[in-house]
Amino acid sequence: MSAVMWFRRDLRLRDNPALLSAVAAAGSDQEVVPLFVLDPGLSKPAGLPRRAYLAASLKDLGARVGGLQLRRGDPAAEVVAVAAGASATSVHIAADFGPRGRARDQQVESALAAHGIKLVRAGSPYAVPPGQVRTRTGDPYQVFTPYSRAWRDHGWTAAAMAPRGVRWIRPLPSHRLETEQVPGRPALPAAGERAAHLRWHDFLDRGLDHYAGARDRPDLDGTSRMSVHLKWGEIHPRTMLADLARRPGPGAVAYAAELAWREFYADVLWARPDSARQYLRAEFARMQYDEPGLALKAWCDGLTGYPIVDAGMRQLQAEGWMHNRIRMVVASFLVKDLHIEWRYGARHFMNCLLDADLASNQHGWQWVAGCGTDAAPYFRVFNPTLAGKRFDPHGDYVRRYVPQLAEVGEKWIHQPWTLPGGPPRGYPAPIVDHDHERRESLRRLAKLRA
DNA sequence: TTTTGAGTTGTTCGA
DNA sequence: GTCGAACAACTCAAA
Repeated sequence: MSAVMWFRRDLRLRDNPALLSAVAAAGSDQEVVPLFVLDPGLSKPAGLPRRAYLAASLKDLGARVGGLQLRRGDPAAEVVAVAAGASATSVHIAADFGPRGRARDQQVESALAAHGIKLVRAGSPYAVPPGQVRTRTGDPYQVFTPYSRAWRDHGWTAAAMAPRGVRWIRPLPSHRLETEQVPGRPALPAAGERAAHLRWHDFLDRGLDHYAGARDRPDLDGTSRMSVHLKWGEIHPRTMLADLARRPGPGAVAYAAELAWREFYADVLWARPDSARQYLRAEFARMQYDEPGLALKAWCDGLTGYPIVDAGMRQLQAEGWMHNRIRMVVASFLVKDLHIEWRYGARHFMNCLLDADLASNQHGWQWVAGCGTDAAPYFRVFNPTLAGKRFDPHGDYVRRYVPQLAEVGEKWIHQPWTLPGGPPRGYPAPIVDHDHERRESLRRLAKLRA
């Protein structure tokens, strides 16, 4: 007997319930097909860096199973063909809770059923799968703090080991991964399960103690940089939570809260699949926004004249990653200073980020725009100059990503337009006046409430 | 059903 | 420079 393990965003062997379920179904033969299906529908020019990272991660996973069964095409057709080719009676997956993934899995499920093959969902990319944490009345939570308490109280199962003695088989010819390896512009971080664990343990040893304070400092690089590994499931959050439980302290508490945010947003998107595109608070559809034009381009290119914003946008281009604190600052700038709809920014992030996760990205943006899961004050508008001074006090982060400001001293680094003689050659003057645009944003928000 | 306390991450102004 | 108040009113979730 054999079974198919269909990998998607769970590119790991350790602590993988779907894989364990596949091995169990394979019985004494222990024959498992390690399948990954490249969906040509997702091969748009956008998201190139992310696909390059995926290729690297697949390569790593393939090396550990003696070669992946890699297919390219419509998942329904390919999964059926592979399962039939292996005479498998079941295909095993981690449940996908995204709007597209759900629909795709349902299609595959019916296609398999027509051949008498079962689709078995085991596990998910979350410690607590979406839909499990509910209020007393059974409704989804809409506020983070009560959600996180209920999430913590709900608890999760213990982390599991990788299976042993599996005989990996490939019934069909494999697609060549090399053709997918488009050189992305960003220098990619090391990909794969082993790299994820190395990174994680390095963070536990050297970063966790300072995390509560240093995570807001892009110049110190105090974050774990685990987002991309979580995105592809190279490590499971349950594994990380188990490690954190062994290292109690403010760092562990702060880090677990960040994992809770990831699960909260996945839960919100599960409950409201339309919120990936639509305003969570419907009344914001009436909000007055400006047409994106040159301002959007200046923002994308890191040419707004506000150093902290430009440094963040250039870090995004250069690395396919941006420090979380700075994501908030640049997002606030797009929505509140340039008056451009959050969806344009969210799309740009989705295209550029290696760690782009639909739920976290869209709802992070909705939060900043004020139309998301946030009952917080409507008047929250980030001041890019102040944010720069507070989170990058010496300007090291700015100088790292904006070479035109490399020679500017600490006193002017976050407001180079005040330099005697204006900003240095090659660096723009501010494209808008923050104080003016802040008041304009508040005016438009007041109109929305009226 | 009603009440009550609370809500990630902020900024400005004036004393 | 520091500190507290003001910026509104609403929604959520539990008691």
